[in-house]
Amino acid sequence: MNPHEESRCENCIIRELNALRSLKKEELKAISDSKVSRTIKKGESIFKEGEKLNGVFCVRDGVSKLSKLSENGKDQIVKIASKGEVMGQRSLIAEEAANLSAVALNDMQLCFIPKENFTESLSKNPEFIQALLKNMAHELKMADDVIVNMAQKTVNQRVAGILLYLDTHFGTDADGYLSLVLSRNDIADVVGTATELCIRTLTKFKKEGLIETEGKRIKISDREGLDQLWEGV
Amino acid sequence: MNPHEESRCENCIIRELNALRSLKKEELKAISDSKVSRTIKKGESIFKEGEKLNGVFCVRDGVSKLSKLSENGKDQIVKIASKGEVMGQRSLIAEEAANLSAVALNDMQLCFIPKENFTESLSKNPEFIQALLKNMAHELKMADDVIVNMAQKTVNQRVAGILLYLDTHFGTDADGYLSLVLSRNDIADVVGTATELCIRTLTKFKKEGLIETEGKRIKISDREGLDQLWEGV
DNA sequence: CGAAAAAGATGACTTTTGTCAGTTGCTTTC
DNA sequence: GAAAGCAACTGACAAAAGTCATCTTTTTCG
Repeated sequence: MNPHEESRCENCIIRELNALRSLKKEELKAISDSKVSRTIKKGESIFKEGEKLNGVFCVRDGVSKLSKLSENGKDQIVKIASKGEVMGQRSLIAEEAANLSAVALNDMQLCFIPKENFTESLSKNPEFIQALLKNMAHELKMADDVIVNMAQKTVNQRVAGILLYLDTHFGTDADGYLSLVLSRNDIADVVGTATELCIRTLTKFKKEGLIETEGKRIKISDREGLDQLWEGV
Repeated sequence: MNPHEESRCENCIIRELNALRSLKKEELKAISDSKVSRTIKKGESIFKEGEKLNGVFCVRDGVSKLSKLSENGKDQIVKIASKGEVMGQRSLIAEEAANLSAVALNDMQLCFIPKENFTESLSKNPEFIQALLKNMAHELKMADDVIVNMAQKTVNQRVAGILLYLDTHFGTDADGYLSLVLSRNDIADVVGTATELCIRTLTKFKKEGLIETEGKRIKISDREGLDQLWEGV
C-alpha cells in the first residue's frame, strides 16, 4: 500500500462513510492539498471545550470520546466517534467555541480540514450541505434518545446499554471480547455514574452470567439477557 | 387588526424569528397560499412519535411540549417549543417518522407547512438551508447540555433548573408568578423524576424561601439561591 | 527490574430517589 | 350543586445511587 496515496482525502475511506462524501473530487483534492494528517496517541487531547476550532477533524482510524465537564467536576461522555465520523462540525457551523472535549481512546489517525475549506464547501456545494444537514438531524435524534435514557433508565440498564452498544458498533475480537476496551472510569462517564457503582454493576453482571471479564476486557456471554435488562423486562 | 393579513406567512412574526426567515418573499407567499393555519386547544396532540409527518409546524402562539415515551412507561419531555419555533423539521430532514410527540401546553396557533414546500425550499434556497443548519447545530448543543445535566445533576438541581428556565424564557405575570404554568407532573417529566419527588422538592424549596406557590402557580422569590443550587455551590 | 502510579475492586455507610397507599382539595360535568 | 375525577400533596418504606476508606492488581516508566 502506498502511504502517499493513503494519506490523500480522495482515496480516504472517510469519503465513503461520512457527510463529506458529497464533496466533488476536485473539492476533495483541494482539501487534501491543504489538510494536515495527524497521528494522535491514546489519551491525548484533540480539542477542548471552550476552544475555538479552526477546522474539523475526520477520524481515519481509532476512536475518540467526546465529553463535557459538568459543574460537579465529573466528565460526561456524550458521544464516541470512530472511523468516518467528523468532529467539530457543529462548532464550525454554529460559529461557536467547541462545546465538547475530544480525547483519543486509542491511537488515532486524523485528517484536519481547515475552516476555510469547510465553510467554502458549505457555501458552494448544496449536496454537501444536504448531507451535513441530514447528518445533524440524525445526531439530534440520537441525542434526544440519550436524554430519555439518561432520565428514565437505571444505572443497571445503562451499563447494559453501553455494553450492547460497544458490541454492535465495534464488535468483538477473536476470543469474543469487546474490541473497544474502555476503562471502568470511561464506562462510568458514559453511563453517568460513579466508577465504584459501575464496577459493582459489572461484577453483578458477571455473577449473573451476563458477562465474563478478564482484566479490563469484557465478553458478553448472554446478549439476550442484557437486551432484556436494557429494555426493562 | 386584519385577521386575513395576520394569517399570512409573509407578515407572520415567525418570519422574523425562526429558520424560515431566510425564505424569500415569493417563497413565503407560495407557502402561505398552501399552508393551513390551525388552532390547537390545551392538551391536544399535534403529532405523535412514530407518525409520518407530511409537513412542519410553526408555532405562532402558545407553547408545546415535545416528549418521548420511555420503555418504563414514563414520558420524558425533551424540549419546550414556543412562538417562532418549528416542530417536525428534524423528521422531515432525516426522512424519518417523528421521534417525539408534540402536545399543546396551552391554547396554540400553528402554521402548517406542507412537506413539498419545505423540501422545495430546502433544495432551492441555500440561505434557508444555512439557517436550518445553524438552527440544528444550536439544538444539538442544547441537547448535549441536557444530557450532561440529566446525567450529573441531582433532582434538586434539575428542579431549580427548570424553574430558572421558565423564568428566563417565559417571564412572570403581574404578580411575579411564572407565566408558563406547568402541572407538577409535567415538571417531573421535564426533570425526569417521579411526580411525588417533584412535589416534595418544590415543598422543600418553599420552606427554604426559594419560591412561593399558589395552587399550581409558582413564584421565584430567591433567584440567586436557585442559581447557586443549580450550579451546585 | 522494581518502585511508583494508576486502575480495579470491595465493604460500610449515607443520601437520594422511587414506590405505594392514601388524603385533601379543586374543578368539571351532568 | 353533588358526584366524579383529577391534580396536589403527604407519610412510610424500599430500592438505587453516591461517598469514603481501604486494599489489590495492573500498568507505567525511570
